[in-house]
Amino acid sequence: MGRPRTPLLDRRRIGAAALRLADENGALTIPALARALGVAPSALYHHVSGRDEIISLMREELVLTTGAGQGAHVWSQPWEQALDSWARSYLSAFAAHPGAVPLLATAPLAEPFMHAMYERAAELLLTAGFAEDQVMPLINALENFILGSALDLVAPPVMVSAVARETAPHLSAVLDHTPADRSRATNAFDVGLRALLTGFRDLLRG
Amino acid sequence: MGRPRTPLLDRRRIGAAALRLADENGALTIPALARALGVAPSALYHHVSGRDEIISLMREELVLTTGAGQGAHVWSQPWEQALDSWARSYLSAFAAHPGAVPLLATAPLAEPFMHAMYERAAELLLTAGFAEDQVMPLINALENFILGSALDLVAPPVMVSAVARETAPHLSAVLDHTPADRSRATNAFDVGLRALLTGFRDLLRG
DNA sequence: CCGCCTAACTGAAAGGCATTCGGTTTCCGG
DNA sequence: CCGGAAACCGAATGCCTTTCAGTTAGGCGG
Repeated sequence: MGRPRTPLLDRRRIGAAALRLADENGALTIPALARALGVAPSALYHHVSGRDEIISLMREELVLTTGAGQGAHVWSQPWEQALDSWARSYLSAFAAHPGAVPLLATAPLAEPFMHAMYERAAELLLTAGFAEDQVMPLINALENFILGSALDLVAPPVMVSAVARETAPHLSAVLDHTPADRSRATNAFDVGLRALLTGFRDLLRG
Repeated sequence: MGRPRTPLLDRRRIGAAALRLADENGALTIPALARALGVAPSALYHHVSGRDEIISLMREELVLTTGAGQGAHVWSQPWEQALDSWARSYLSAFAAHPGAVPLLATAPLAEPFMHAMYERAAELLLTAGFAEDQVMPLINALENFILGSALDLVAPPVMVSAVARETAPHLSAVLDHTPADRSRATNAFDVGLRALLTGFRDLLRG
């Protein structure tokens, strides 16, 4: 015991392990994280200020590893396809770590590494012809839709009780045409994304 | 001590107190809730199975008190205005309890009292002419957008560091036109909602 | 009117978690 | 070569959730 000859921890390793752990267990606890890293819980506090900062590192790791919206091919397309690709890769990044989404959703957005994405999106929409005071609301709206869809995607499947069948005929008819598995959420995402982009285009024209 | 002459607790009172508490404190703990109800923590477990069920009761209370989408005036309008009113009242319900939103967002949607809302929305969209397999995705997409917007609305304001100004010119230009207060989030909601509804209308025609 | 079973609450206690602090060993700059 | 800082450990604190045995009150069958 004492200081190890070569450091066991750094912020990157902590974030990666935390993301893996939350993804598998659906929860993040300091003792479990320390165990996964082969370290005592208190050792973590030499690298991060607390649990919240670990969650921030998880978000960073998520963006770094999935590289959501970082390929040049995403942003070099026409703006509608670019936004479509970006939104889908953003959702995929969340979908790849289901157990971590609830943690990441409520934590404040970590800023610095998001700026690159925002910058490209802003440039894209400005050159597409949107006014300067329209761009940020558009980006925010799309992001909010993506985050809500991510939460929907990782939520446990909702059971629809048979009781509703009698008192809610229209709902029943509609539910007969909606799958109960994960494709329900992705389908809703597809429909909503298409609608949003259609609405954006309409905003540009008129 | 012993059994009180008249019961101090019931599920309704627990949910209401929990919602008020989470709203004020931004957090929900059993001891604090018990204190607010003038009761020992262990007493709560005679009425609910645990913390998760209390959160479920909070959601129920939220729907009951705000009556989101329950007035007939909401659903008797043309479908676009009806969806617009519904979405806005839904968001307002969340916005009225900022501290509770993070808790409610990640908990699984409690079903039974949502059915009434879904039934009316389903009927609305069916009579508007949407196909049966389109309706549920539309409702889900709108709901996801609302939930994401609610989280955005109650999130602490994001500080934009001055560093970005140099490396991200487009983002800077765009940020100069976006307010830093709560109106940013509501503005994004307005824009996104309008876009979604436009897209829905487009779907109906094509 | 009287037991008795159940319902409603208390108090204490177990087990877990986030965080802090003092102690120990190792690295590194001067 | 030495002193301070860095990296980790172990113990301890304080809080939280949940459980369980005890205590009293309501209500029901007889």
